[in-house]
Amino acid sequence: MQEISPRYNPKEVENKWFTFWEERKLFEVHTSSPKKPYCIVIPPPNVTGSLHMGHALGGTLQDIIIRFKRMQGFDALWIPGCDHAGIATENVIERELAKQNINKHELGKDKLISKIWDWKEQQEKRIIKQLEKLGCSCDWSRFSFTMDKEHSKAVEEAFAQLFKDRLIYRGNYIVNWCPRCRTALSNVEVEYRETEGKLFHINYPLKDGKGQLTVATTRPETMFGDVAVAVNPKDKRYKRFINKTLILPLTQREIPVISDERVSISFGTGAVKVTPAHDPADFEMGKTHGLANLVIMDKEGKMKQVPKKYEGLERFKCREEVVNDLREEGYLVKITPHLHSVGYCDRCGTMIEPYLSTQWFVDVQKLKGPAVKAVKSGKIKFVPERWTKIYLDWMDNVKDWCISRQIWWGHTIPVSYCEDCNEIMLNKEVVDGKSCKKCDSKNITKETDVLDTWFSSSLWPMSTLGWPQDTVDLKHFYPTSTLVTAYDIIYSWVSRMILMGLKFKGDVPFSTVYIHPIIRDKKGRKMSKSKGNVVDPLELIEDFGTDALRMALVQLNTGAGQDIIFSLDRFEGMRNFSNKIWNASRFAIGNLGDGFKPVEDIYELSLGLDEKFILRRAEEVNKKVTELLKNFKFSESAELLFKFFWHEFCDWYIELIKYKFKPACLLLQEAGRKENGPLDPNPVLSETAQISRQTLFYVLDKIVRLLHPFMPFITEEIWSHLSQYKSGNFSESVAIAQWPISKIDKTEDKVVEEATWKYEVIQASRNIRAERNISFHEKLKFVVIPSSEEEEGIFIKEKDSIISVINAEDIQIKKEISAKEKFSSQVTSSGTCVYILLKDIDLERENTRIKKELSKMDEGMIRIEKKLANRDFMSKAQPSAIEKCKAEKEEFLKKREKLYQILKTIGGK
RNA sequence: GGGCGAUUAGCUCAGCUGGUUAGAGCGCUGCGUUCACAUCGCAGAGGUCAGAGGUUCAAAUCCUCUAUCGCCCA
Repeated sequence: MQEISPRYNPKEVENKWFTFWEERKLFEVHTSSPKKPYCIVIPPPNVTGSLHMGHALGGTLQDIIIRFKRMQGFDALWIPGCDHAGIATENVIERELAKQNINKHELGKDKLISKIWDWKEQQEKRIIKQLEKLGCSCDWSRFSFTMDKEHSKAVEEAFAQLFKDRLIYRGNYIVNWCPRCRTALSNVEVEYRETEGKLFHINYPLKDGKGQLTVATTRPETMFGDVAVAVNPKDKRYKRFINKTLILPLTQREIPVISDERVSISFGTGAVKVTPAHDPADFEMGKTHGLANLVIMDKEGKMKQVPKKYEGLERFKCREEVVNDLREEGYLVKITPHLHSVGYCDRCGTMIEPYLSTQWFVDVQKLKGPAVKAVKSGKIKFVPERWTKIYLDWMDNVKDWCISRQIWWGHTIPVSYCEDCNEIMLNKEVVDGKSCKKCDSKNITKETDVLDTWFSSSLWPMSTLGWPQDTVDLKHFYPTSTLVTAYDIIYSWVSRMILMGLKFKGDVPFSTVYIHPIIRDKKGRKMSKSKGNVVDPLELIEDFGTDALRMALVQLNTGAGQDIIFSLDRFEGMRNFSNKIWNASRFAIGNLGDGFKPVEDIYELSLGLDEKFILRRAEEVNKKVTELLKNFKFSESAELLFKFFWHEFCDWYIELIKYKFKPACLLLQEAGRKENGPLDPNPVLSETAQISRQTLFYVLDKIVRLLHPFMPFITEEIWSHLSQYKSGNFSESVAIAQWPISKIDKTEDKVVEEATWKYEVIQASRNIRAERNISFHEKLKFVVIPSSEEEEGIFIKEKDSIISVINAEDIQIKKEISAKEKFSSQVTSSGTCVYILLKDIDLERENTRIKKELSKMDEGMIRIEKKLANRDFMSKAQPSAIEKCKAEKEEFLKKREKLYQILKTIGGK
């Protein structure tokens, strides 16, 4: 490492190690292993999309878990894969075709599908590459695609079973229809937006000529589908209209006035037109009142079964015409602006048409019982917990799941219809593939609709493990362990996997669902291609390195699961951290020396204070991080490791031991004895230096392993450098090294306090320099008056290392200081006084400074005394709180006393 | 309309099973390049924890209400 660049170069390192992992097949899992299973299935990315920040976050979190578990000795399997994403994918290809002025209907079904397969092949490779760049340690040999043969079998089997159990049915319902995509959409594929619309007030005359009813509607063109006008029975204005007959304007059709409590009295005029085939609420109302369903549009949103004049008009064009005609014929009362929520197709942005059509549904009502129970009983745990409620609320209000889609890319619904007896049967039930199982007719038609993408992905945790076959994998890894995904697909995906897992395996698909947030842009908006505000994780990798990207994302992914607002700062910070790790390791390895051999048990060495302290902290961090990771506290563990590495290991430990490794010539130079004798270029080989080397190695080795799940590449690189010193029992890759075990019981509690005494003296010295603007390079004399004999012992022992970091000419450890001395001083929290002896000082300034500090002390004292004087506090507070308070008071007293003493000393001059 | 969440330093956010002198990263100020690192070091400034009540010996943390913002469902 000595010859290696002082700057960390992520590109070189990352490519090298990913290839290495691949070649060794380190992440492949074989079920014959006796180890305990731990399995994650990836939320399969859309095959035509490219990975975005959300994937980067999800991938990082999954990889952290799986690497952690792998190192802990689990049979850790992460199954990768892609989703065929029906509508989304078909739209992408359609858009490609549109560029060449071709629409899919001209091209035809077979050609379109073969085009998509070609596209899929390229895209899939790209996604794998992207995941690899992220460092994902998936078992690539098990890569899955939702339209693979195996998955298609699973889909057919699931459909067949549900069909036989009458949990799937075909029916007429209002669905969200996209006239452009010409398909039904699920609720989650519809985006609702506040839209500035208009409310049209239209007169519907009574047949008997005795007046008229004014209805208010946002969609006048749907009036041709009206089958009634409804009013609220409690609405006095309209009582006399109930059960009368109206004449629908622009047609001569007669429709009744009905009363229904669901009509809002305050909305519009209080009278609403009822159009069951084009509005979900009206559909319900129509069912209650036994009204007909008049479909007045075709699948492309063009008018049909309307007066000739309007026949074939596009729906919005028709609206214009209708409004004009109503106005001309005197039916239009007024138009008012109206802000309301309107659904748009998530994929293409077209306004949704609520549309009556024949679709396939899953009867979720009958299926959901176990899925609710599994979560309520804690068999499945959501992390963070609050998502539990979101899930259960949804289950409470869930509607049947429309699973048919009128597109071409997907799993075709495996049923056939008999045109003669109307029997609906599974394809495999068609006798000899030709005749109806019921009437023997050969007049059989196959269904052409495909299944909703989520139908196949609901089977993902099972199908990736081989279901419906009872494979060894399925036995070993099902139920999987943890699912990591964003909150926006709890309904569409997570809940459905739970439904299906319980239905087909009789067991939950996973025991923990870790829900992570969404990454938003600087302004807090969702990132989307159409807004042009997406950040490409690969660009961030290019700029900062994968490890930095991962570390930054993890730190931003805080406990409460708040959405992440994107900002570059964190990424830059973590790139700097990578460099810090790199350089600290460079320093450590560079100073180990050629013949270095790590000892078996570092705790058998006669360790110095700094060693004891950093080891203590390393063991603490080890213990804490293990616990935190177990509980999915990613950001906390990352931050802890960051702080420990930088601000304890680097800022303190390395700085404190540096002097032991300085070449003798430098030491001599520094001592001003340059002219004396020959220069020795070799580092000091004292025993304490050897112990520091052992400690450097031990701590670095531990932290590299602890950091590995977060920053896999840089840790692998450093591990490879460390491995030259290792004998037998070290693994070839940190990825399969053993997770470190905390040996905290081998450390002593009191080293923390002792080290703090020392470090506070150092800080006090630095403070004095900084305050008085004395350059670090000016070698000065220090006097230290310890506040106890114990402290004195520590200072005597640690004198050399203290001198080295504060650049002292000398440190005198005394009981008191002569009033004749000129000095600037500072008191540590334990009451130790640190003095820098100076030729000249500004007494006034010293005075003011000390007085200022004293007044701060006084404030603190008042606060504490008040507490201790409070009888309620003393009697009701926990003993530990009182103890703490008393100890604090002691400390304050001690320090205050010392300050007074110093004040007296300088005042006496 | 129903629900969920947020409001803490200039910015982005931790802390919220009640007891800290309220923290981090970035930014800002001063000083500093002698051999791990200027993608750096040392020191420092900066917050009446949205507001009002309440519970408690003790509230950023628990409860109620208000305001503002965001999201989800209908």
